[in-house]
Amino acid sequence: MKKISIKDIAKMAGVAPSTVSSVLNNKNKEARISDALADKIKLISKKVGYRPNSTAVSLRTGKTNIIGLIVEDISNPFFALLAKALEDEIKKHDYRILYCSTENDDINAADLVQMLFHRQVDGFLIAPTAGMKKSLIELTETNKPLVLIDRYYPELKIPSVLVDNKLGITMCMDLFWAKGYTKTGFITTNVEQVNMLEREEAYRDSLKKNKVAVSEKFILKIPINLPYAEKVKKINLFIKKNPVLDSLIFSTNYLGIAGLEAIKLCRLQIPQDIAIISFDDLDLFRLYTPGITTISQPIDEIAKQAIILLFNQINKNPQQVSQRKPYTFPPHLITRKSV
Amino acid sequence: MKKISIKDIAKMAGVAPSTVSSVLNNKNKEARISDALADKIKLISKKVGYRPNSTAVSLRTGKTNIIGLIVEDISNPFFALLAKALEDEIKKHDYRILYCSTENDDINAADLVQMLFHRQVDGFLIAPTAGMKKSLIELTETNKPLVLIDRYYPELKIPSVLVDNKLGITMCMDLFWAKGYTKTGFITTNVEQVNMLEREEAYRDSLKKNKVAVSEKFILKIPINLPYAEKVKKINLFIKKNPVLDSLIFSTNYLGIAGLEAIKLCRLQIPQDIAIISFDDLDLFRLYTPGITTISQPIDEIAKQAIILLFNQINKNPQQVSQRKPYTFPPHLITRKSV
DNA sequence: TTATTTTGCAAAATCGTTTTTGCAATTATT
DNA sequence: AATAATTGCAAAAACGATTTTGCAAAATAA
Repeated sequence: MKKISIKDIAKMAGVAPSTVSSVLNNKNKEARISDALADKIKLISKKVGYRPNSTAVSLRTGKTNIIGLIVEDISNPFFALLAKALEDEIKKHDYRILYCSTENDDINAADLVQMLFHRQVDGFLIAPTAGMKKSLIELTETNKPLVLIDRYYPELKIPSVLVDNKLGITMCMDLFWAKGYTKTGFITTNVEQVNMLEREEAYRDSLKKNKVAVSEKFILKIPINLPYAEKVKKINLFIKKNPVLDSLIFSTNYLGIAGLEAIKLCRLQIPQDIAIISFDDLDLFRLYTPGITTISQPIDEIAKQAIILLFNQINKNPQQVSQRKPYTFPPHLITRKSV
Repeated sequence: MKKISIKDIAKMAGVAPSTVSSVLNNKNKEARISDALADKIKLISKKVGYRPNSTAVSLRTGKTNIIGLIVEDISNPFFALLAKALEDEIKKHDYRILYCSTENDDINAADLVQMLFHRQVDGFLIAPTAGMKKSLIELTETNKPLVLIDRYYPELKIPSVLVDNKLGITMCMDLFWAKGYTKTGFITTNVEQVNMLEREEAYRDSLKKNKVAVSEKFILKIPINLPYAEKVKKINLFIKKNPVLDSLIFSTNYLGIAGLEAIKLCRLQIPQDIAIISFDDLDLFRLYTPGITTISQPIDEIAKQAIILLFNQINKNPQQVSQRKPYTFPPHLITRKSV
């Protein structure tokens, strides 16, 4: 792992650096390098373990083989799993991931886009915050490959991949209706992200479809950056204030976790006193007693599709009618004992 | 976010690129640029939103402001939390993380080191696999800043930061002894990583200290890359084969999770039929019924110290007697109802 | 045999910065 | 007043690769 440059190889082989470059980039034909010389150069470079300086290559070619990944928080199990799935897929293209967490801060997010752009990443995978519109528009104007994941902007024509959020919540509600639950509370975050809005919309739609008036007090919106203990407290209070509720939907995993804790504090029995379903499947939900019914996102499929769309752009594949609607994948309803 | 170079700025200001560079890098004094001109240049560059091309800067300066992070698997909650903590710390230095997972594969790990090195990362944070010794030695010879996390190599003098693994298991055993448990099984992985070996060693030491012969059949070593379901099966079998056991220690989080599932399958009651403690604290362990007693790692402290050690090297701080022994932090025994 | 094309590679330009060197014009010194 | 030192900036070199251009020598064509 010494610092050995193309000039060193050239000197060893008694040729010019350009010759070495052509050979190592398999351009012997175009550059008309004789096979004998090419073999000699390849041998030498292999023997001394030459690896080109990536920053130099990047400067010259404009390519870094790095994808910028911007998520909300890598320590959230959903994003951690997604990041891993993306890493696995991207590895196949010999790309790497430079990752950053937005912490749900729009300013922070915009900065990260700037930073990654000037670091010449070859593409972006972004789970955008609610206020990233301007930043994303700027980014699209640069023609950098970009795919949104987990969330999208309906008004922007950016390839996006996510779970079918409405379907997920509809499945929850249908299950509740089928089991005879009629008073379902909905616990979500206060952010204006489309995925969260769609989940809420599906909740409202289901009520309407079943001719039940939507009661705003059955919807709890929790500020996203509230400390965990505060979230638990809010949910606890919400449950106590609405003893009429027979069931709850938690619109995301950490709310589900906080919800379990809150329900424990209230000394309520699941599902006898209250039935629950949470978005996102976790070990916790599977192993909890009783097992928690969940809406599981097809993370691997989302990752695969996102990478396909990204590399379609990177390789300038005939932009197959870049569809305006996001690519959605149906979630899985995993029924356990909590309903 | 246009591609605007230092030459463009120079042209706009009617000066040479070198002048712009000096000003923007706050070297006006050394370069003897007049304040008036400096202000003019700063104004222009701010107005057009100039940001230097990072690859060019990196090529010229040899610095990338990127740290390579190599962990086993970013989707493991422990590593996800650690990565987040590291990211938060590193951000303060205006550095970024290029991350990679080894999947516990030595070849893969060695490749990643190579790759990151040639990408000119300014330093490494590595949770090494068992077979990375050669790779690490090569890396130290390049004098690249390097800090090991979570694991270390006793025979290599590389700054390392991790939890006090022996203390963790000793705390488990002491709790068991105090509560009258005398037949404790130990469930661990088959990898030769020092952290795992130390955990096992502490288990054995505790038995010896209490004049109890170590029974090899009370120790279960599970191949690390076995699918989850297989792990559950192995643990299940182990428990059935050893009905005499009154308690179990799981040496890492995913074994603890699999363990809970196995115990459920056996229809054993915790702690009546069997008491358990797991390494690493998770939401699952806290919220499980009964709550699972755990050894919680001080992840934030580990991250903070690792970054301190890393930047001591990067900034060439007087290598304060680079101690041979790793920096260890005591874990916390979180007692719940499972014992 | 001479003109033309092809071969095989070297030399030079380039990517966008930072850093070193150079060089007038001004100021200070004797 | 002549010389030396300082000021203020421009010009050039360098980082390590890729890509374009150039140019003899060999091969082919006329």
